[in-house]
Amino acid sequence: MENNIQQDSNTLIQRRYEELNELAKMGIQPYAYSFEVNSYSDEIKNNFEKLEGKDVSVAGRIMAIRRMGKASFVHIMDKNGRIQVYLRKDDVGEIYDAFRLLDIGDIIGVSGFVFKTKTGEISVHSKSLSILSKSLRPIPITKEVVDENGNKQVFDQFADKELRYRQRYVDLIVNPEVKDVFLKRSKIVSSMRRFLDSNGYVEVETPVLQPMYGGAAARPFVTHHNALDVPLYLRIADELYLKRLIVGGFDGVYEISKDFRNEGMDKTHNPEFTMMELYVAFKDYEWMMCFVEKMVNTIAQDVFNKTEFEIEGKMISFKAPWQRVSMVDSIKEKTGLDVLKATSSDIIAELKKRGVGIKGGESKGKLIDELFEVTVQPELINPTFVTDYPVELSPLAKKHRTKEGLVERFEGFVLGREICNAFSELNDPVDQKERFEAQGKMIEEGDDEAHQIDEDFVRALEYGMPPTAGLGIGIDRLVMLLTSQPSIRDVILFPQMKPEK
RNA sequence: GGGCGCAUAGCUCAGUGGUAGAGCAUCUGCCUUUUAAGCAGAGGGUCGGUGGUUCGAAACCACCUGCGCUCACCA
Repeated sequence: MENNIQQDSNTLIQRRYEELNELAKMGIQPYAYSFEVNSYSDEIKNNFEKLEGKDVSVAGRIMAIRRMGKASFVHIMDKNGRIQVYLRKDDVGEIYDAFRLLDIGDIIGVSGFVFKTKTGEISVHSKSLSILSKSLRPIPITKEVVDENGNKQVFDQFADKELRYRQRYVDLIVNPEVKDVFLKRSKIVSSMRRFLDSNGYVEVETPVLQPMYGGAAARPFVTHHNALDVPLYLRIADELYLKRLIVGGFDGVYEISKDFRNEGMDKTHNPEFTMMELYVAFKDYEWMMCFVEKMVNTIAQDVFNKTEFEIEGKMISFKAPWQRVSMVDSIKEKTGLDVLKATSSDIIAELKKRGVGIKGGESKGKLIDELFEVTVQPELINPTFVTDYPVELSPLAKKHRTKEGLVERFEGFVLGREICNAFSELNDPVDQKERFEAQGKMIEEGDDEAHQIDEDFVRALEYGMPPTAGLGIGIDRLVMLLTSQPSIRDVILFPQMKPEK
């Protein structure tokens, strides 16, 4: 520490260390142990009539100082916003000399009475001042002006995205709307949990470290267990363990947890992300569609008090029922092509027409999915369930009860983005074994995202799993949608970054 | 991984070959209802790094590093 101080040539920081010493000389401990807070900025501003002249005790970080000799105005920020504090030497006494050594960023506690200044700002007239924490690093200064229409204008906003993500603590201090997004995220998750709990489903925890990964098509992170001397994989999905629990007699389980996929990062992908997976016995995917509608509406109402959102300039209504269309029909509508009757080369021709390059070797199902993504998906603006996917794409979903070559699966789309994935779960152990074997072949052929063969999971199904509906919702993406954030990094507090230097 | 772009003071940014700049922040002085407080003054820079072109480079060129956007893959 001593070294750091000496080596740090930054004069702003050095200056603050000097102030720290001066405070010590004055006998002031600049890192207090506690402070009794009884009011918050927003309460004081919202209840001025009641509180005028009454004593309050507030604490927060100094965001602006206006010194005028023997009196000063300070804006402090607490958990709910900013409030102005008026400090006068006559009122606070000797500590006013210590106040001279305070900076923007320091955390103080103030007791005093509520009043309104000449210019009409509700403020706290301080009678005592406590220094709670001295800040040694200058925060990026932003200045705010609120015009007559209540519009906030921010000057010199802290905008460097890299710094904002790396030093999220600074981002949260100076960009209040960032904090709001994460408060919303927290509320969305707890609302979802409440909804699932109230429907009688049991929240469980399954292994993050798995000897065999599965439940999705993705490349895993690999680690090693020293005592067992075996490789372990960080889970890419919870699915297979949760279904084992359905076998075990739970008839509704869910897990909200991190999954890890060792793949590229972009606006919609972070290597670790949060997933909610739900499995309900004796239900099928039709039932699950209604359940998703209900759950999303409940959360929206709970957290935002509305079910219609303006997102990216478009009005989106989550009110049930959502539009439903089969994948095959939706493609036919857009392209005129019946992909079930068409051959692989017909589909490739259709893709080429749209300038989509094909590597070669894709299964027909994969080609159908490609065509869907190019032609249909971007236009699914209002909430839509797309149903019945090619069997090759879904080795864990149950074959469609009437449609050959398809499985009972749906994905929910909003604004062209996938927000959930669900199916009637495959509970036929013989079929499951065959699907795994087909995936095994794909691994041998070099597909590093194909599903591993999980013998124990087949064994579990052999004991008998009731008909089951399963659902996965990417929490990060749901939050992005509901809070209008364009990047997954804006809904993850500490997104993955390259190591610093 | 490919393409495009960015990197100058703590923050936000000007500066296209000739003395390193502005606003805010910081420091000194004045100021007991200010509010992007004000007035007077001051300090603060390895112009991301390395090499090259040039009499001379923050600027032009090459490479490197980091970041952003975008395409491909994925949720």
